[in-house]
Amino acid sequence: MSWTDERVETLKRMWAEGQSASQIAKELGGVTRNAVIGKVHRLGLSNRVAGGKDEDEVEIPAAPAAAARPDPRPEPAPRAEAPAPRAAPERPAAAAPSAAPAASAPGNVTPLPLRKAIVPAGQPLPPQPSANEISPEALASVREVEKRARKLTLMELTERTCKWPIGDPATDDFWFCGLPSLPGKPYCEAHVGVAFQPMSARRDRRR
DNA sequence: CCCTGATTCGC
DNA sequence: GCGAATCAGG
Repeated sequence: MSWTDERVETLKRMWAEGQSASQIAKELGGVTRNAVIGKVHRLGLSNRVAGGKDEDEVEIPAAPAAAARPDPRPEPAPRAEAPAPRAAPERPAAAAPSAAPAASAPGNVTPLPLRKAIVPAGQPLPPQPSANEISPEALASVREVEKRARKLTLMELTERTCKWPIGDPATDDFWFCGLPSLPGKPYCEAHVGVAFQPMSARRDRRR
């Protein structure tokens, strides 16, 4: 396989979207992630900044008369750790960043905006774990994780992304967790915690 | 072990 | 220019 304009374009787009080299390689096919990374560097795309627009070279202030350096090559600027992959301003955070009173009210599994009932009433919703059969710790953990969820669409899921559905599939307010899944499991750590529970634990917790 | 990007260097 | 091998890290 060679780097046709089309493949390069795909590479650029996915890289700008924050996709990993391996994900891009998988998408393109016929190349390894090494090839992708190599190409990225040759294209000068290495510093990936959300938004796609390349930031001007931020050079290190460097002391006025920098001492002569024996280095053959100029020191590369420190890489910025890629921060937010994609920002989706949608849906204001439920809890204010300020101190939220301990745990949110129990039973309030789906806070936020009113669900747009697109689907006729009576449609079964996917099984949502009810609060009273999940350990408080796990529940808190899930709530926390869901804020950090990558919000993947169905098509974006891979063997190693958490496939826990969040929200109501009958509305626009729906996505998959997408965080790294535990090896051999379909869910991330937090969601495994609520998905797989010993029968005894469930029985004990149920009223 | 799974993964990430960065770099080198023979081709 | 290309990308496998390797490095360095999470």
